[in-house]
Amino acid sequence: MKLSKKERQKRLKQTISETPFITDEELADKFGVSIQTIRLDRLELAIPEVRERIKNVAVQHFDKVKSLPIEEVIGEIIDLKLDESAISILEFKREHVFSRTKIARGHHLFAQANSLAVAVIDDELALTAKATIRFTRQVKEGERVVAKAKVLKKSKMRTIVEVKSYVNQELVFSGEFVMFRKEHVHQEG
Amino acid sequence: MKLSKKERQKRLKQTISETPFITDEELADKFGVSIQTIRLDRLELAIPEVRERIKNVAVQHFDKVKSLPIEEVIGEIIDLKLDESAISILEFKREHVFSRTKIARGHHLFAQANSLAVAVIDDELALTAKATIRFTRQVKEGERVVAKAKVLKKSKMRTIVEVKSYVNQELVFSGEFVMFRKEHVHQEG
DNA sequence: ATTGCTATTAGTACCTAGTCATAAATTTTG
DNA sequence: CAAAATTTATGACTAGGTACTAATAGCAAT
Repeated sequence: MKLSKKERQKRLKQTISETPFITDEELADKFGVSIQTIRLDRLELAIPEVRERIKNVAVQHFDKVKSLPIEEVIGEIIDLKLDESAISILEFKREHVFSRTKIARGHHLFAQANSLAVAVIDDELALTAKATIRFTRQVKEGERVVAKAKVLKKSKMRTIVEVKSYVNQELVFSGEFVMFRKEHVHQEG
Repeated sequence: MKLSKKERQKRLKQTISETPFITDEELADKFGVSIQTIRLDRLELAIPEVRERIKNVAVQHFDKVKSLPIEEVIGEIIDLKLDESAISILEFKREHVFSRTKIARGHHLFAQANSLAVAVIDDELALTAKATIRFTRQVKEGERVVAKAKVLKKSKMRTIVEVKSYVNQELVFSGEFVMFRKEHVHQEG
């Protein structure tokens, strides 16, 4: 059975996005049309040739390797009042959940909260010394977690930050972080 | 000044490993030799052509994307007695530390401990409900952290796991994790 | 100075996976 | 049926090579 042009192009796009290293010849074979048809399709769909596609994947990879340590804060900070409060958002994707259950792995919620607690502190260096945390509801793949940090107490030695994380107003995580600032950091981690 | 063959080949290797997308023509230009010389050099050094090199980078990337959720446990488990105890090792590298200070970011220590607490539980599914943690000493880039988990209390509903992490006998992290098992997981995260 | 050797350069045919343009054949549709 | 859309064919050209042969350059030792 032969596909219509529209259907073929739809599947072509799909196929190429899944297996970008496929050549025109292999595609022509797969769809039972001539190589020229595939090339016309690519032209219409503005899909570059296989060597371009391979290069794009490689360049992406290269850029990513170089910019690895950019994620200094986990999640996107959308509000920040130093030594007062901060808010960040993190969307939970495949890499954040258990593959079997699609439930978020606790340490990612912790990581978002902890790095927000670090960010809210108005000092060159802040490190977590102690934390008490509670996971109050499961977070599932695809959900957006909003973490809100509030500085509760601030002294020369330590700062206590409370972080509460929500998925649409529902509390999913809460924690109290005891943070040390730069000069005390040498004795305590 | 002209380089010796050995020196040129040494630099060629270096150049290609740094910028794998460079063509023979550009290399010939760079080293002031003919394109054939470059090709002989590549032949002798068993360096594939530029398109192969690009593809290798791209394939690496692709494999990595596909195998991302393999790190179900953070760190390498070297001992595991279900519902009793477990030990894992994690070497702290560049991606685990603050770029400025080279001090480990707390959430990685937490992640190692938390995922070990999950692993030690002999059940289809275990989730963290609550945790109290303490960072007792800084961990620096290059150090190997040994996390030891011990099940303290076990009931139908919940299991309490204690995790202590060390860098050469020195305690760097300790935590008490309250874990829920599969059937109670539906109410609590 | 000539021989011997390595290193380098040049040139040719061929390859893959394309581009671009033109033309012809086929299929679909009004 | 004829016009329009779609598909296929053909030829010339490209980048970035491989593989092979042949010529030349540089230098040391006899």
